Amino acid sequence: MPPGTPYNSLVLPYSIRVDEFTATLIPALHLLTHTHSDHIVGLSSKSFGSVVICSHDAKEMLLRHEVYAERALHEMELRGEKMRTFRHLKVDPVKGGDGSVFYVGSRDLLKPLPLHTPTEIELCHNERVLITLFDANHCPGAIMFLIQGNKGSILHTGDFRAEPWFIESLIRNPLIQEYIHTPPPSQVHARFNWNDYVPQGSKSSRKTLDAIYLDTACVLSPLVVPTKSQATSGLIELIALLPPTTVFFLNVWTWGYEDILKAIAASFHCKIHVDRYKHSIYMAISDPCLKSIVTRDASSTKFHACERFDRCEHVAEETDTQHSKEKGKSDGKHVVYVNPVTMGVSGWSLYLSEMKDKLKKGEIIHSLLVPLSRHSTLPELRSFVSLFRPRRIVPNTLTPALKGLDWLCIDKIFEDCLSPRSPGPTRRREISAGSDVVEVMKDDIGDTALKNLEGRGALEEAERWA
DNA sequence: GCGATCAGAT
DNA sequence: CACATCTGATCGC
Repeated sequence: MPPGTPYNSLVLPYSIRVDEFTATLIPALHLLTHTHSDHIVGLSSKSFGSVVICSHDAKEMLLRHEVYAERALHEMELRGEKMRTFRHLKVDPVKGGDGSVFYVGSRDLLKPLPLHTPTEIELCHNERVLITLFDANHCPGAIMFLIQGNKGSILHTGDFRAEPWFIESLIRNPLIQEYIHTPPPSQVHARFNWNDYVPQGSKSSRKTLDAIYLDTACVLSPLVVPTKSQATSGLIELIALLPPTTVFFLNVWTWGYEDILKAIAASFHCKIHVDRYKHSIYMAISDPCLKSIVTRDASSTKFHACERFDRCEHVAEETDTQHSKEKGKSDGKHVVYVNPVTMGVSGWSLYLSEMKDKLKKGEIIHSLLVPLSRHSTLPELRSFVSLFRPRRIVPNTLTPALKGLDWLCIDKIFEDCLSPRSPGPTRRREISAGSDVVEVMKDDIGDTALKNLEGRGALEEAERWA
C-alpha cells in the first residue's frame, strides 16, 4: 500500500508481501487484507499473474469492482458490458462445442481462506507457514493475518478498528489467545473480567509475537473516538427528532460505513435504497444482515445511499435555488445529508446536545454528522499492542510528508507496550531525534501537506514523541 | 501512444 | 467533513 510503506510491504523475515502488487518485487506469497484502492496498487495490471490470499468477501468484491466512471457509462447504457477492473484475475476455461475444455490462459488467482482456520501455505520448497485470518472490523471483507512459521510469529492488522468488543473477541479466540500477555487496561474494559478467559497457570504456554504490523493511519491522533455503537446510536437519536417527512442521503462514500445503514434499518424498521453497484456487492458477500436491509426501490424508503454523484430523484442535487426553494416548500420534503466525520468522544457529546436543542426548537438543518471511525486512534492502538506485548511494531503506513519522523517515533510511542527484544545487536537504531529534526523537516514539507498535518494535530503529536 | 505512477483537491 | 478516491499531469516503455 505505497507510498510510505516500510520494507516495500514485505512482512520480514518472510518473503510475504501484503497489499502491494507492483511488478518491481515478486515475493513468494501475496496477501490482501481488503479492497480499498490504496491496498490494491498493482493488482489492476494485466500482467499480474500471482496467487493472492484474501477473504472470501474480498474476492467477491474485487471480481465485481467497477470504478465510478465506468458505472456512470453503464447507467447511461453507453456500455453494455460492465467493465470489471480485476477481470484478468479470474479467467474461466473455454468449453468447446464437443464438450472439450481449453484451459490455456484460464486462471483463478484469488485464493480465499475461511476465517479462524489455520492453513498451511508453502512459500518455497522447504519453507511453510501457517496463515490464519481474523475479521478486522474495518470494512466488508477486511481481515488481519496471523503468520506463524519457523522464523517467528507475526500479526498483520491491515486496516482495523480495535474497539473494546473487538479486543474481547480476540481474547476469547483460542487461535490467538496464546499470544496475549496482559489484561486489557481497566479503563477501557471496566466490565471485563480477565480471569474468565485466561486459564490459571497457563503462563508457560504463552508465546510472544515477534512483530505486529500495525494500522498506523491515525497513530498520531491522541483523540479517544466514540465506539461505532456510540456513533450510530447518537445519530439515531438525532434522526428521530426530525419531522417524519424528512428524506436522508447517507453519504457512505467508501466501504466500511455499513454500520450506519444497519443501525438505521434496525431502528426505523425500514430498508436503505442503494445503487446497482452497491446492491450487487452487498448481495454477493457473506453478511446476511446487509442483504436483508438494502433495496433497489427508491420509493420504498426515505433513507438513500445511492451513487454519491448520481443521486436518485428523492435526494437529487438541486441546481436552481429559486426553484428548489419553492419546490421544497410545496411538497414539505426536506433532504438531510448524513456525513461520517472524525470526532472525539467529548466533541461528539457536545455536538449531540447542541444538535438536540436545535432540533427540539424546530430549527432547519441540512446535515447531520456521525463520528464513525474505521481506524483506531492512539489510545485504542496502545490498548491493542499492550495486550500482545510483541517484540516490535512496524507501521503499515508512514506519512511521506513527515519524512520518516513518524517511523522514528513508533518505538517511543509503544515503548511501554512491548516485550524486551532478545539480543542487544538486533535493536534498531537509537532514537535521537530532537526538535531540530522537526524544524528541518518542516522546511522541507510542501505548504498543503504541512497545513493538512497541522490541522490534524499530527505534527505536534510527532514532536511530542520525538 | 498507451499504461503505470504521482500530486493535488475533495 | 473524509486517509479513500478521482482527476489530470508526468513518467517511461
